[in-house]
Amino acid sequence: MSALSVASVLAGRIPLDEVVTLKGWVRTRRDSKAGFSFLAVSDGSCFDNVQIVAPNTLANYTTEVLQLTTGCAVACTGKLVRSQGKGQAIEMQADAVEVIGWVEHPDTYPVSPKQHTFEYLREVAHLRPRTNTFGAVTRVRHALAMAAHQFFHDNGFFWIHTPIVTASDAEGAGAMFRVSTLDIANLPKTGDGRIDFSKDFFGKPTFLTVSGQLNVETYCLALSKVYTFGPTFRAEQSFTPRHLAEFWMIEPEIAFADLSADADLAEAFLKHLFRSLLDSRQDDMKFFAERIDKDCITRLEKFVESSFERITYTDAVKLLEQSGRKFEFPVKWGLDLQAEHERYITEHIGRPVVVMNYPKDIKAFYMRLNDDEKTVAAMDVLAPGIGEIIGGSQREDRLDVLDQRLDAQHLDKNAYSWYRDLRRYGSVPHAGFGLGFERTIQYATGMANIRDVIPFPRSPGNADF
RNA sequence: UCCCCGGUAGCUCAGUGGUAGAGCGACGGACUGUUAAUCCGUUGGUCGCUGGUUCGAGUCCGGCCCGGGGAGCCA
Repeated sequence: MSALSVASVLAGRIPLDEVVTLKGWVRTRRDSKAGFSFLAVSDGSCFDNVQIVAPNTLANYTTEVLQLTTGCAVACTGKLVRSQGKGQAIEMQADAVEVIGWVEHPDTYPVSPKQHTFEYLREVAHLRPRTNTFGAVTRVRHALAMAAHQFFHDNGFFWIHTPIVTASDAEGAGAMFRVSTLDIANLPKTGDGRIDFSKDFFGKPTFLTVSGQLNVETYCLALSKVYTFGPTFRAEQSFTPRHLAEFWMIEPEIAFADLSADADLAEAFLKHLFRSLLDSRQDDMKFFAERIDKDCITRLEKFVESSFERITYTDAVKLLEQSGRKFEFPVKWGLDLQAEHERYITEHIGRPVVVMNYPKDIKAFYMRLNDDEKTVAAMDVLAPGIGEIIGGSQREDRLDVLDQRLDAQHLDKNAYSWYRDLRRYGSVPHAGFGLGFERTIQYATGMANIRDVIPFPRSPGNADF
């Protein structure tokens, strides 16, 4: 007899009175003098635990069942029956409770059945998936990832596995981690005293990628609709609830497309993610609405029903200037929007906002210069409560303009020779964006700190586990 | 990197220069088709580290470490 998941049992997919085995971890044990104990057992397959009724006629009742504590691993075999108690429809009348793994010294088990702060649980990141919250986050994270792949697959996109290690040190998205096998205590030097990277593993300086975009553009100009979905690294000294040193990013790229098509894609994509999540993880979303953020379900429902507001950067600046608000940072055409400005815009409009066409001087070299020659076809999607969730653009597809932009930002054209080649051989208008996957999970669940929506967060000073 | 707040029992916290506390957890008992059960009891401390002020420091001062929030950077 093979073990079933708690999810399949609680969903009613197994006939009552059938004898089955369920394996999982004890959440709580409650003893009744009426001659049995209740075990709440979780296997992580769904939010709810299954209730196991273990009678005192079991051979190991006093020797083992009564010794069970939170965290013990058990295999329970018995008949599925309609529950006599409130709180669950189905439970198991156990014929056998086998202890697979004890918790040694229960007083030292870090995840006791009580409220813990998320800060504390980060210190026991190897055990926090056993809590309600982290189990729910994990299932939601999976559901969103699968929904992303499903959306792209259904729309004819191909998943491109862009490299993690890159020699391009100016991808323009922030500080990078160096990848090297050189002995840092004894660095090889060139004649003029500089580090001799020709002796390094790749024969040149290499780094962890800050974006798969430049690489994925090459596949876009061959397979038309592509995306990346993988880890990304930023060596910024960022200490905020929205930043990680290692995070996952989804970056679609579409050929024969302009910024407007890019915004259309962003909107359709995000709506699909959230619609799919609401559909597939009702149990976990109900938990988030009850315990974490009471508005999360209604926020997503509203999100999938309403259209994004689209405004230009220029109009956004006007909106801020006419707001009558006192901002800490100046509002002026040509200056980047600050967090407080973005917050005002999203709160004022009350739904996701796409801000388009930013001044060229505050944006990356690869963004397409607009006809006004002052702005580039860039967009940021701002979500209420979380800020920038997507950054994207139409790419500069004209070689001469791209070269001007590279020069203006003092970038080495030789380092971008393959990127420039794309503009020489069958160049087409194309566009794409980057979606921070963890920020998407935060937006969906209301989890306040990004370190709590990734299994093992990496941030400055913290690479434990 | 800058600004603010914090670090006291396994966890969450109170403690106003004068004997180290509570709730939860764990453990023991009572009770109960129970639901983070309830009730009674027991257990539990390098007060982040370090130096100083003081008759006396968890409490005041300096330095350092760690955590949280805000800013910047961005996704």
